[in-house]
Amino acid sequence: MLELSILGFLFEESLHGYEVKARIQGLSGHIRPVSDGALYPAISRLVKAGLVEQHTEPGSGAAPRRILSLTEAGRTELLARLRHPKEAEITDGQRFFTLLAFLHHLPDRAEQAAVLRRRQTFLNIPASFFYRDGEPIRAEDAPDLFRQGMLRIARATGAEEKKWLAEAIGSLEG
Amino acid sequence: MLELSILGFLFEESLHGYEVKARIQGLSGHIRPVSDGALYPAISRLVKAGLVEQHTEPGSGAAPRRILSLTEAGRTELLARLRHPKEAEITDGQRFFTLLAFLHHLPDRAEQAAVLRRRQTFLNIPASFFYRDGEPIRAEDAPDLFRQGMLRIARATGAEEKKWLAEAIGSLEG
DNA sequence: GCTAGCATGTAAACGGTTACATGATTAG
DNA sequence: CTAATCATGTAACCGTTTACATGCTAGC
Repeated sequence: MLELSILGFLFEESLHGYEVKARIQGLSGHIRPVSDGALYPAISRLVKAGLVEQHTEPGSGAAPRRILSLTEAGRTELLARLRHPKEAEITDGQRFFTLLAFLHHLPDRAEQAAVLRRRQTFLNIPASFFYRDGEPIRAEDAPDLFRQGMLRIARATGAEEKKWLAEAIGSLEG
Repeated sequence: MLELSILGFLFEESLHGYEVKARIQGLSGHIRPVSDGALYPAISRLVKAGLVEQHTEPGSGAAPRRILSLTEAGRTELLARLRHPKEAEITDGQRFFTLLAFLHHLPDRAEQAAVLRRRQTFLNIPASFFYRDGEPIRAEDAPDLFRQGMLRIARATGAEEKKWLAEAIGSLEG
């Protein structure tokens, strides 16, 4: 997921690691800090895989910057990951959001719509949260205040997301 | 997080691993499957730490069941984890939800409210998602359709959650 | 005879967190 | 002179995923 974010930001322009980190933070607010111990190894993996190239430039004071650029293989790889997300990237809201953040890089509107449709299909299966005897539980039937809250919040989120998905798919295909 | 779920379900009644798995699945719908490779090692850790006891019973056909029960230390530990969540459990919606699912086990309403207040405080800091020059971006200003969607959905979720938190805290304290 | 569900586990690999390590510049 | 920001990295640890491994019973 970190790798996708790095590829996504580098698709737009070349950046050094520290700046990539700042962009990722800006994207997720303060929800989840990006640690150096995750970022730099992730960059190294991408370099080793031939998806990213580095060259050094003097830093603005401080240590010299390693400017990162996507290789042609890197561009292809990003587009492939956006086009064919793994199941967990459709299913898990957190990961789907990361996907959404870079989906505008896909050149084909039909392909963008196809990804949104997968999420739409997924959201229409469940109702989500708490099944008793295989049946989803209504918020009023939840056993306590806190599970009632979980249901209310989950429903509200799902509703807004479905609304947006329908609109977005419409505008991409219409 | 898996450990918290296991402790949470065992607080109510003794269960075997397979049943714990089923309960966790029921809680999160099909969003995130629980793998055996995560579940059984997690149980082993809890047993080794003295939080969970096992005894064997014949299974319903199939392999014999290992019935798991919370020890006194296990009960204390669960309550402590609910009372004093780590920062990430307040910050990360996924983890906070796991917390919520078992918060009714805390015997003191004031302590329950205190946990909700921490989440409330966190949600009031940001507006969330996308900062440009340190300022949060409005949905209409988002650079593309997909980031507009992210903002819309994030706002809707946040709004409903804040509404519920205010109500719930009111009813716990009033 | 085969598949699905019940029931338990191990081992390798992977990705992320936390802590450690270094060092320069700029603003208070 | 001291803290914050810029800038990069490594190493130990931890929990999860994925794949492997076993075996019984019930229903088609």
